[in-house]
Amino acid sequence: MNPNHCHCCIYVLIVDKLINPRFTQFISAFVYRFECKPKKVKVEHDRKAQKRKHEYTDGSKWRFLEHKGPVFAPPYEPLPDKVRFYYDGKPMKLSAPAEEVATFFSKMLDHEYTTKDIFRKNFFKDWRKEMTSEEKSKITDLNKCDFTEMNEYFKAQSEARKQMSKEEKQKIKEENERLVQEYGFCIMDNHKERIGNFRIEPPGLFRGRGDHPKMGMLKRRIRPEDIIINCSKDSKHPKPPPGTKWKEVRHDNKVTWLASWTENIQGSIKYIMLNPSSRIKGEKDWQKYETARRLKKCVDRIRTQYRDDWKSKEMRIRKTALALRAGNEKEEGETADTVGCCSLRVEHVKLYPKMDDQEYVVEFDFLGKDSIRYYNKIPVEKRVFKNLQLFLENKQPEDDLFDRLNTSILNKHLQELMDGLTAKVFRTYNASITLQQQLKELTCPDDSIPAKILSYNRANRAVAILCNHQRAPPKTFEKSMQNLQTKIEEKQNQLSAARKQLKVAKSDHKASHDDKSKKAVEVKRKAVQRIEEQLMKLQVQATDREENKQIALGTSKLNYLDPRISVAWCKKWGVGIEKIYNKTQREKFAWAIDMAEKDYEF
DNA sequence: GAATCGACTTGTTGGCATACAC
DNA sequence: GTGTATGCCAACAAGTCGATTC
Repeated sequence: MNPNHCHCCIYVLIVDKLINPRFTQFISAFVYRFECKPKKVKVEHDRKAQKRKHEYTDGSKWRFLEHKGPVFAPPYEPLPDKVRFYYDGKPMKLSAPAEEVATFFSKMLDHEYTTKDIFRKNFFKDWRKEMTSEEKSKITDLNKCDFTEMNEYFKAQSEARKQMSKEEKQKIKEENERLVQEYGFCIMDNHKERIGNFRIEPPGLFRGRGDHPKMGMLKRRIRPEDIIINCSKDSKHPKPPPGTKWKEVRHDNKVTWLASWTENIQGSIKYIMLNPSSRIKGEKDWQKYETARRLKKCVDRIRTQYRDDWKSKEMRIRKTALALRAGNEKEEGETADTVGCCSLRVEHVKLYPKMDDQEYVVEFDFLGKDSIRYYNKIPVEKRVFKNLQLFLENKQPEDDLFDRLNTSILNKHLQELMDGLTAKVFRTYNASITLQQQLKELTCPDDSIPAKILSYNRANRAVAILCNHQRAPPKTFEKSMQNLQTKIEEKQNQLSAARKQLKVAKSDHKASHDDKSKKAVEVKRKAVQRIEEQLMKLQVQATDREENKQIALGTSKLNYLDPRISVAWCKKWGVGIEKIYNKTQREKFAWAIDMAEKDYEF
């Protein structure tokens, strides 16, 4: 038996365990239904599938593509003479290229970045490349550079922008709008589609995330000569700015991008692509969730299979994590030191035969994507634990935990279990199934709309926690929480006052029995009701905000949760879709809003 | 079969417009 | 009308994963 195969079996097993032990029972109880309105929707699915099949049999993504090319960053405007740079206490006029790079640094003076050694070192090295030889010989020590005047100038500029009159602001807005109208759309196969990012990234200093070894390096200005344009032959080709040329114009309909260039920091390619609301992105998204639904159908089989495998082979690598990303290898020294499942090292796990009242606990502690810390303690089966122990033996902290396993081997194995299955499908599947299950569990039919929305957010939160989507508590969190609390107290006072008034009105009515006093009672009763509702809303808001302190919901909502689950939930409970999705999200998920009925099942 | 490349998705952040409180 | 908190969105970094190259 292929030893790699074994690694993967164990991997998938623990994946399940890690994510949510309750899944097993839930899934076994699950009866899969393709759609609530089988006939109608099936036809729709078939038609879409047919269309796709028709379009993509040759692997092409479009037949016709026309656009106007990217918008370049505005050229550098030299500083006015009164704004000076000082070296070693003396003013010094810089050449335009050196000055431009200096302004990048000066704009960041308030940021912690500029105090970091690596950042300063990288910046200085790249800055010197832009200097004239004279400047180079003079400016030899970054610590002797004084950018404060430049910094103040830019602050004043941004202040002035804020102080602009309404008319001026309106003018800028209109100019912007014009640019969007001209460059922000393309024609792809008879459809006018919005482009996601039609502006070329302006030059600046690279700020990586976490401890990035390249932070501070100069991101150079992109010129038309760096740009590859992609469009169809029979379209009106975009014109480069006067006096310039594109690097290349190609007609590759096997890809979806409109323009690309190679950035100079990592040497990777950047693309101009369509907005998420576009047909091409929407279909891909839909397809992603369909794959996750297929996994749902066969997850039981996969589980049984790897469990069997696992029982028969004793001394095998135990592989961990599903909520975890796959974790590709990365070049050392090229990026920040972050890991995923396949690249976990010995130093990232600790084993506890007993912890509190649980046995066989594995503790994970490592930096994941974007250098976000993943910390979790997970009880595992004894056998898994023992194997992990074996695994750690005779290894140094910096050794790989799972040698002989990488994402390619893992995904190849997963592919064998189910067509189209990769590690990230598990993430999508688990997120979506959790949302659906949590919504079922948390939604009370008798709740008010705000309470239902709270339940929705709680379900969403459960997913975000599962996926480790953390955020730093907002800087103004405590204050805004306090404000809300004050409002609640005020509302409570208001309520008791209103109740008193109602009481008075009632006794007045009892005494007089006239129409006027009857009306007064009604008015007061309504007032009490209204205030009660307002108070409840505030309280729900406070709970929601408090629970959301360190959790970011956006990422899971946008990338992991089958939108049809949310749409169905809204339809079922009469909650407006705009309470759950904002405008952009509604545009992105238009296909789902269109497709899902109230009894859609993931 | 490892390394690299290319295309595309996922993720966080910060600036800005807008809603809201006063 | 003005100041401030909030949510939205663009920007862009950092992943995943399949294809290609060595």
